[in-house]
Amino acid sequence: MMAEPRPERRATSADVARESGVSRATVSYVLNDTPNRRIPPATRELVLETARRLGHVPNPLARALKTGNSNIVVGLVPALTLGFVFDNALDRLTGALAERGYALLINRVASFEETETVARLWHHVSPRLVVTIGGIAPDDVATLTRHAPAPVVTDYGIIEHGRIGRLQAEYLIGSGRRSIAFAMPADPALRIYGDLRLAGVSAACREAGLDEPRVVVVGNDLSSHLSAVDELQATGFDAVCAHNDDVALLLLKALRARGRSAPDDLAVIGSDDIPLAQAELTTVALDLEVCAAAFVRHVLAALDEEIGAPPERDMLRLVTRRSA
Amino acid sequence: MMAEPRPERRATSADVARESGVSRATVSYVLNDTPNRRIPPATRELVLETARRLGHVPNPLARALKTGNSNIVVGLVPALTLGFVFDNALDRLTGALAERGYALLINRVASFEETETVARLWHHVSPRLVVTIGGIAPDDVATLTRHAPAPVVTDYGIIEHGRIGRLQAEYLIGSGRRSIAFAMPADPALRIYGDLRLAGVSAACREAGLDEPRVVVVGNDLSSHLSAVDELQATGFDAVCAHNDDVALLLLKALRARGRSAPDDLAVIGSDDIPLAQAELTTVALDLEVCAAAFVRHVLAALDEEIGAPPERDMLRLVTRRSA
DNA sequence: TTGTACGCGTTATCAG
DNA sequence: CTGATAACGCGTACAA
Repeated sequence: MMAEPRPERRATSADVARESGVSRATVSYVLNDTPNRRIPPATRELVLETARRLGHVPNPLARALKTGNSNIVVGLVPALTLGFVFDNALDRLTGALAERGYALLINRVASFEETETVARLWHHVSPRLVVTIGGIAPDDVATLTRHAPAPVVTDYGIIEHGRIGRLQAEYLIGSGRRSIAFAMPADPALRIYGDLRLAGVSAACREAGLDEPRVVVVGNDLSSHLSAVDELQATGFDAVCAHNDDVALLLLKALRARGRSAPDDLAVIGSDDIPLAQAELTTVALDLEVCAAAFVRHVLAALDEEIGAPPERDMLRLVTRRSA
Repeated sequence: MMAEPRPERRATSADVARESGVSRATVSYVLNDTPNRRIPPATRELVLETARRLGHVPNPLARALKTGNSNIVVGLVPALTLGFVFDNALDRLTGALAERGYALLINRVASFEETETVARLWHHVSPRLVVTIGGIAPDDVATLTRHAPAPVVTDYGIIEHGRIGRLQAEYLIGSGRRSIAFAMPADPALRIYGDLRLAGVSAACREAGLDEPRVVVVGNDLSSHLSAVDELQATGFDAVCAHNDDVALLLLKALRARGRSAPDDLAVIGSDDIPLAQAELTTVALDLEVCAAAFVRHVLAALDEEIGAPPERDMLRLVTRRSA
């Protein structure tokens, strides 16, 4: 509960050297298995043993200062909750990086508006690479790239958002719907993905000779979804592509609250296939592993690390249930 | 999309010194507003200007190496998604720390079982403080504390989980329910909180002269909730305290799938008051800001930073809707 | 195997 | 009072 005092200075490589009666250089060679350096097994063991005994962990600061390389990857994600697709991707990335000797450290950034907020970070950490994920606008990534002390990669373009919208709309059109709307979340962090998904919906509508989809914006509460449902019913829409399952489920709730139901009064289709969707929601399922793998490959490539073959499965899959 | 090459070496304080024709010491004094050091406004401005012009950001590694203090706070959270109560707390903490000159960097840890996983982290970063949040077991925090290169604080005890369970049970009992169950998530990261909430439910039952609550364990899918509902119906329970709203909502879905409904066939009460709960779920609302503030105060105290007065509002509030 | 210069910012000590 | 010199923190890697 309380912060426990830890007065004990951590053991330095000099401590290990002194304790084992060798030079600091030797310690470094042993601990790093330096190539082209032959250390007699005896000293080698001795050094390793004392290091273990003293609990020596090489000071990351000194190492990074000298080598100019911190092996830290900073992940920049927007504040607020991301949802389990991204969370899973971050977890896979954490693991993949750990296996290769990097550490993924995530900073939740409240606002990219003021460059100040992010810039302050570089006073505290010198990453080897910066990764952004979770709906950061291309503009922000661009300014970030200019000021970051390391290369920047983004998740933009990894998930086929346009195809998600397209799959949603094509399914609705295929089942006879003719006036299609899109429910867009107000959350700015979702906006960038929302625009892409909407573009897919639009394209599908255009190709089917339908009107442009009407866009209704919803917040994170039931009431805004009630308004959305009212608006769609009043204007005679018969189907709505929700940006994601959270929105879709709230639309279903709103519909029910109005004494109506899906799909008869309004067909509702979501995206992501979250656990709560299983009961009734027609949705575009995102294959967690495929999404994560694509993201991880992207990041590893930026680090010039070995990457295996891409997964073969399709990232997206339509799941039909009762709501549409 | 691609990692952009950034060959330009970042400007060091030596560059600033040379460029402005002063010594490195002077640069340092100016940039740090070192007390007991009077710098004439002229040189002061000159140094600041060249620093700005060169885009100089002091190397965090060198500074930390010298001062022995990195101003980095590492947050350890379990892999998988935390939910918006914790996410909000992390966001508030990020902001509060940034204001005070620290950076919160979060590492998602897959497993505390192998100490290896976490220990590797200290090869990459030297935090000033380590914060754990999100259901890490006291045992794991203890071993962590022994091996971390900095003090460790945990969120354990900040949220009154016991009182949540108590509020749930007391409400159900107060509305006439006599056989009360508890739905516990299988997710190990929630287990620790689940046990505390269950303890609160138990206590309330005991005090009301009722049997110990039966515990049903549920996963992250509908089917396990169907089993849970079946089990509760078969054994004649008339009310269930769900560990959180996600569980509660899935129980409601399961109930409906079985052609039953709440509260008549089974009273269901949740906890947290997530947006999706608004339509029908009786729940214990957690005041986001109060939770976050308590957590932030706890962390700031460990850093010996100024902390304001605690919030006055109660962290918990019962919200009655249709499900119980 | 060892001595030692180096990376870079900080700060105690010293000179003007 | 203003400024410079140099040692230091700690691990690395080259010359010896």
